[in-house]
Amino acid sequence: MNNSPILQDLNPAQAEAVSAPAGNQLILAGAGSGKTRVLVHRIAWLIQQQRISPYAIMAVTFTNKAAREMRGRIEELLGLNPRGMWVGTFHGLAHRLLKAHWQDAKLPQNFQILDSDDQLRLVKRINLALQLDEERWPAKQSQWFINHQKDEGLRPDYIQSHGDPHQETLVRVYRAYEEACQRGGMVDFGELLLRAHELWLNNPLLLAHYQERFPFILVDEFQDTNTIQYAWLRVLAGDKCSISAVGDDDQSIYGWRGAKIENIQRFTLDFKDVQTVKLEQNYRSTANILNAANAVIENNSGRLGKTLHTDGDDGDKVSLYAGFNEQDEARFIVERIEEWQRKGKFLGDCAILYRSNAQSRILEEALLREAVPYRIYGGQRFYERLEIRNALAYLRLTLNRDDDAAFERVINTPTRGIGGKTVDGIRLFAREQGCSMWQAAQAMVENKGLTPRAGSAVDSFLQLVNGLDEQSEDLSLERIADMAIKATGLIEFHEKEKGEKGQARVENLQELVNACRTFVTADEEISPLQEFLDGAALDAGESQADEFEDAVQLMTLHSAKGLEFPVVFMAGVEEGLFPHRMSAEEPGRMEEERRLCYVGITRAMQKLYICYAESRRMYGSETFNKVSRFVKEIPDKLIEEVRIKSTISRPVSYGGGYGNAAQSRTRLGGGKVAGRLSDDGGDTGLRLGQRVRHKKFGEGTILHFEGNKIQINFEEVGTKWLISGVKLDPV
DNA sequence: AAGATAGTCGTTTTT
DNA sequence: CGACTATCTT
Repeated sequence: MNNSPILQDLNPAQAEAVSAPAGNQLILAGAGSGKTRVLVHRIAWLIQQQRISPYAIMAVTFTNKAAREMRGRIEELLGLNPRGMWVGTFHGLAHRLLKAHWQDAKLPQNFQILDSDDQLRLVKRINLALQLDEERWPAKQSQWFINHQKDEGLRPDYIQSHGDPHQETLVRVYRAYEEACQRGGMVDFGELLLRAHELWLNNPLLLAHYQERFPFILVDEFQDTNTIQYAWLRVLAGDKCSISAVGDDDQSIYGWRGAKIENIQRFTLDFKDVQTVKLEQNYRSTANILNAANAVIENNSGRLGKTLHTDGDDGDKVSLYAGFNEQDEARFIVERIEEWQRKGKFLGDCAILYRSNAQSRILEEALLREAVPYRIYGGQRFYERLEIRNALAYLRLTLNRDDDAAFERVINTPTRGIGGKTVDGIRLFAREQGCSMWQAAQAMVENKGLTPRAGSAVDSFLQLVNGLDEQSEDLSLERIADMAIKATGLIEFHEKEKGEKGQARVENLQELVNACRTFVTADEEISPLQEFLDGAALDAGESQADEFEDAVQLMTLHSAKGLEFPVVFMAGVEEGLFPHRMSAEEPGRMEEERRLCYVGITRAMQKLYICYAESRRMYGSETFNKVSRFVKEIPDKLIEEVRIKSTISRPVSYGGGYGNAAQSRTRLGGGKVAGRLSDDGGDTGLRLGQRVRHKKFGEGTILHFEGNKIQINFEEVGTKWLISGVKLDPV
């Protein structure tokens, strides 16, 4: 075989996949089997060994993060930037195509991307226009319906209602929604894919051009493709392209949002001469962990059949801990983490994984109590924040006045005396005239179709946006953003907000200006602002502050896919929670839960703890759950049950039961006596400004009380938020 | 137009 | 239970 450096350090299966001749290939890559490595090496192989131009290669991923990582690793391996190669998400690439061929796609050149929040608002407006009662026709449901249809590649005309009136109404909403989008030049996420697909179908010459250009396409996480993504690829590939589909049917966990695990099998039928390679050697986990994972996933039917193996040691057994309740579970986890830390290891080696976000609070509190730094993944992203979305809406309006979503968002933000009535009037007029709200507002101001007061308020809004646009003319992106947050009064608006919130919002707005300053444009053809806004919609900005602090990682099992950690805690592994009760009925759903469990187990490199709570407070009432069926699927010999040592297992301090003096006192202390809460923490005996000592952070001064948290400015470690229950000694 | 209050609902999430 | 929303009140 070839002794190229690109094949060095690859096992036979990996090398086979990397050096395969041109043609379609399916790479079934088990967890921890070096999937990304194979993908990146395959690209390097094509470029260096086969002398394929980077221009001829397209690599598709699902997340921006994955796309960035791939690009980075190719660059690292090749020692140069593979210019001309297309690497991106399905949505990002579709967007790129639509931008380049906007006329063929029947879109305005400056079309805007509608995110799910805008989409929901728009659906609500459609409901109003169609006089559909929110009660019977929840916008959320219609939104889900529309997105689902688009994922399946269906336009309203192609949906079979079979006379079902409910379905017919939803189709009506879908149709009206589409018209509104087209009128406003707005494209939602599903539409990007659908349009890009139609772009191929309607423009054979264009398709031929791209088919010629991209004889090599690589797709990551193939098991996550949905119907429209698959169709898009299928058409683009034609019958001459070499597709490398990389995926793992056992890690398909997004069926609930339209991913079709069957696409993997379908691939071998639809594409000719598919060579299948299985990567079954795992380089990540100990044998015990891997065997546990294998034992669980074996219970699924219809697998493509892969069994991971490792050359590594058995390692520790999987520890199973039965917590008395969720507090006890959290306490156990934090103790183990502190143990790890005492051995001089990194906190960042530890991950706590859970099924649902609601579980994070208890864990967070336990970590806070012990002052263990942590970082939660997921949650609200930067560009989803209210204040940021408002600022972006102004910027969007400067580029496209017909963007109704943006118009509605900021016409009265900050408040400028335009009430609901006025907005209703504008909306109605726009609907009657079949024009955008901006145009309607303009006409109404001119024709004096508004009360004098409302008229002048609306006019000043119109002038504000026009002014922003004019002044943006030859300013840098940073200056435009800076001007926008100031001239619109958004900064002022949030400064006046009381509490921490306003402060944080002002900071976020400044951060937005900062983001504009560091934004690097890539496309000469379109304005930097347009490019920035598109980027904001397509990549919600995952990077977070405090990224460099050594901290325990908390996230859902879903967001853990693709990651690995030396120590993993799976929390709440109970029937009803994991597998979730919502997935209990359908067998398909249950198998997906099992795959999720498989994903969780295989995140662990050295040590896996599985935890559950015998009793757990859910929705206010106490529930008693059994240990998850998945735990029972793991052979006993791989598990070691952790015995409760001399711990506080009495439920006294955890509510429930009776005679809970501490709790009733809190309620009395914090309830009626108005004013007290603002300058002290209830019955804790702590006051604002008081000097206290914390066992890890040392001495500090109390700055704030908010809810169940205390903010303290520590001499040595700076300002921190702690949970009220934390031990603090007055100094 | 802010603030209070009643009512609802309760997986997973990227783009 | 508690976060979030929709609606009502001043």
